[in-house]
Amino acid sequence: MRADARRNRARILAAAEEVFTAKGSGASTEEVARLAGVGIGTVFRHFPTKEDLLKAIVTASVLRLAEQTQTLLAEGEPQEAFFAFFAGMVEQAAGKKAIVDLLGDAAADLDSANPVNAWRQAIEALLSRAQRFGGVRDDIGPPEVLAVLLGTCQAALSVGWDDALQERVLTIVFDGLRPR
Amino acid sequence: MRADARRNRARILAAAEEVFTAKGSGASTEEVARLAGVGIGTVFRHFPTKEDLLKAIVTASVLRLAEQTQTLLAEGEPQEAFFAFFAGMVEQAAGKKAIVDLLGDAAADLDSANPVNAWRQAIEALLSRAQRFGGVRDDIGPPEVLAVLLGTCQAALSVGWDDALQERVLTIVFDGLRPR
Amino acid sequence: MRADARRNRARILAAAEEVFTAKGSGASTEEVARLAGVGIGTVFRHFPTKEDLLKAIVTASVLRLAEQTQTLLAEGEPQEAFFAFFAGMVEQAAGKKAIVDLLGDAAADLDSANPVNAWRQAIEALLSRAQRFGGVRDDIGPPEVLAVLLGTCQAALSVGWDDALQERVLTIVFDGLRPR
Amino acid sequence: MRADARRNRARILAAAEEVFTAKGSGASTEEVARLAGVGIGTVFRHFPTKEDLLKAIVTASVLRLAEQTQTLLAEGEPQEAFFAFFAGMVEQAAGKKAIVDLLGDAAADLDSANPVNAWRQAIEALLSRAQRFGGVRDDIGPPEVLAVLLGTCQAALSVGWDDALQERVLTIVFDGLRPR
DNA sequence: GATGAATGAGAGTTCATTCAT
DNA sequence: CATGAATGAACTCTCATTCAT
Repeated sequence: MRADARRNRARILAAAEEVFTAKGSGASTEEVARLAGVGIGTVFRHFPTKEDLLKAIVTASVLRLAEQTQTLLAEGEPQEAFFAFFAGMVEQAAGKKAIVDLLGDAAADLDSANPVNAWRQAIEALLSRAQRFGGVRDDIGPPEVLAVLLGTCQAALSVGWDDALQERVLTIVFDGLRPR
Repeated sequence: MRADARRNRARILAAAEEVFTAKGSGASTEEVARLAGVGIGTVFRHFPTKEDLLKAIVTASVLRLAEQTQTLLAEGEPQEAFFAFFAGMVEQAAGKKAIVDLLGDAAADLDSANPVNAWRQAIEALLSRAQRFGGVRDDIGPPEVLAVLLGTCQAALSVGWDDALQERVLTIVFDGLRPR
Repeated sequence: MRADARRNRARILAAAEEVFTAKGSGASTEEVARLAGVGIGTVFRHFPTKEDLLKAIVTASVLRLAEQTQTLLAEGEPQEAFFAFFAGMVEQAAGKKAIVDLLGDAAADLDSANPVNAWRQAIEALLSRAQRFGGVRDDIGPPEVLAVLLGTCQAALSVGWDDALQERVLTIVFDGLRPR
Repeated sequence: MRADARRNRARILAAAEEVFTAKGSGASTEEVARLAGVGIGTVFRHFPTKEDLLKAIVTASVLRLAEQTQTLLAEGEPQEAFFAFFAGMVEQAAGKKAIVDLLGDAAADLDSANPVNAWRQAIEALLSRAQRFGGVRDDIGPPEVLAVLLGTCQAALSVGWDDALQERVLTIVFDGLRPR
């Protein structure tokens, strides 16, 4: 791939994230092209379908998340790393309707080539370690955590959502996740 | 209103609920008309705008919910009525993406003519009664409950969702909502 | 025809004149029905086609005009009667786009059953009498007068039209119509 | 702009002028597309709104007119240049209902970016020059001229209009515009 | 005769996708 | 490889007209 092509790809991804994040996945591909400063044809050359483009920005998001998780895993305090990750994700979700929606769809796809797997595995690692150290109750597994996590991310998209509400909601959810 | 008009209105609402539930609120009004067995013009006579139609099915849903709540309020066991309502709502949410989405939007609209208000008030009643009887922690109010409730409804739309998962997720959420 | 039917016919005509006059002939028949206080079906029973309804209000207008002309013909001052009629028609034209437009169409229709004929004949009478008495130049006939009259009515629909402008425009036109 | 785009733009304008001229401004955009030999989307790419398309053909007309006026202004015989322009405009109006209608609307719009201004200014120049040389009566200004001009153009749309009638009508109008 | 609900063709407009330049 | 003009199906919405009530 030529240098300019790679540069264009990155600009398209950034533009798509901004546009779809702001206006939902119903925004037009042409607007993405305009923001990226490329022709519409260039967008379709890199992502043959609008859906491909949407998937790509989810993938990018997920990879960033998985990376953050690595840092948390490497650090101490295993009981709290899990909660820190959870809170961080909810924090980032606010205002990104399109991405949260798509992430939900992607999480369901068990295809082994799915980049979401990296993210899922990171969560599993955080979870099992936190459980081993008594930070999280023992009677739940990854599916419950994923469901509660994504549900809370969706909640973060509500209109009245702010830092104070976020804190209280997380208190509820975290109390539910801790051992009794 | 003539008998046939009322019949058609009901058929259109039923069709709209089915179509939008299955395909999301992006589905076409024409498909609703086809499923209802009426002309497209008839749909627009009853609901002058697509948005009106969407609002109407949310309203219908919400009124059904508010009605169910009345029953729960009238019964004994105030501490558990709240949780029964919560569980019931999550139960019904599964598979109704469009409605849950719209409900989230509607919940934010504080317009006093909003039919969602009936539902919100019912929740507040259930909540405060449950708190008075020690069934729910005291340090939270309606906004947190609404957020957690809608978030859990969203979670119920996940692909892997089934009765077992629902039970475990509700266990987590309910433990978080109960006094420590 | 039953009494209520006749009453309805009159109310529909009045409503149609008001609606089409205000919003142009593109206004919907349903609005006419609403203003007339009858069902849409009743409108179509009396006037099987929208076009029929439009024709009917032009006919009514034209008959009123022809009647006014009779009065002018009966009175003295033959040289000025013509100009009085001309000015009166322009006066009435202001703000009645739909009717002036339709009148133009109707005037072209030479069908002998056309009610516009009564109006045309009245104009011819006024014109020839005024010419005989030296009030109007001799080298013109009804077609020129009709054209200038309708043109001036159209001009009266312009946005800036007011009484002062009307007077000055009529001065120009009347000077052109008088013998040199 | 690419060569094919410019070619298409021109073909669309030509088609629009023909279609709207023949059938009035109520004709469908689709018909314009068909006549131009392009897809409906192409029409909307060039003119995002039907109104834009209508404005464009009026603008084109008006620019043509303003250009012609320059020639007349440059030539001698100031008293007759005004009448030549007037006659020329009426001549061209015949059969172009949509354009005359829209021109009337546009003339009312005093927005300084309005291309009609070029035309209005040209008329004012012709008029004041003709008045200075005694070709046109002194007691009238641009508004009266505009009204009479547009009114006569409307008259030129009548069904019976032909060269002979046009000549006689212009004789009337011009006599009215000349000093007594 | 009156009503107004139902109809469906057709309007303007948008947008993912293709392909000539 | 990049461009952006062209495409046309699909969408929401309107309205003259019909017909069951």
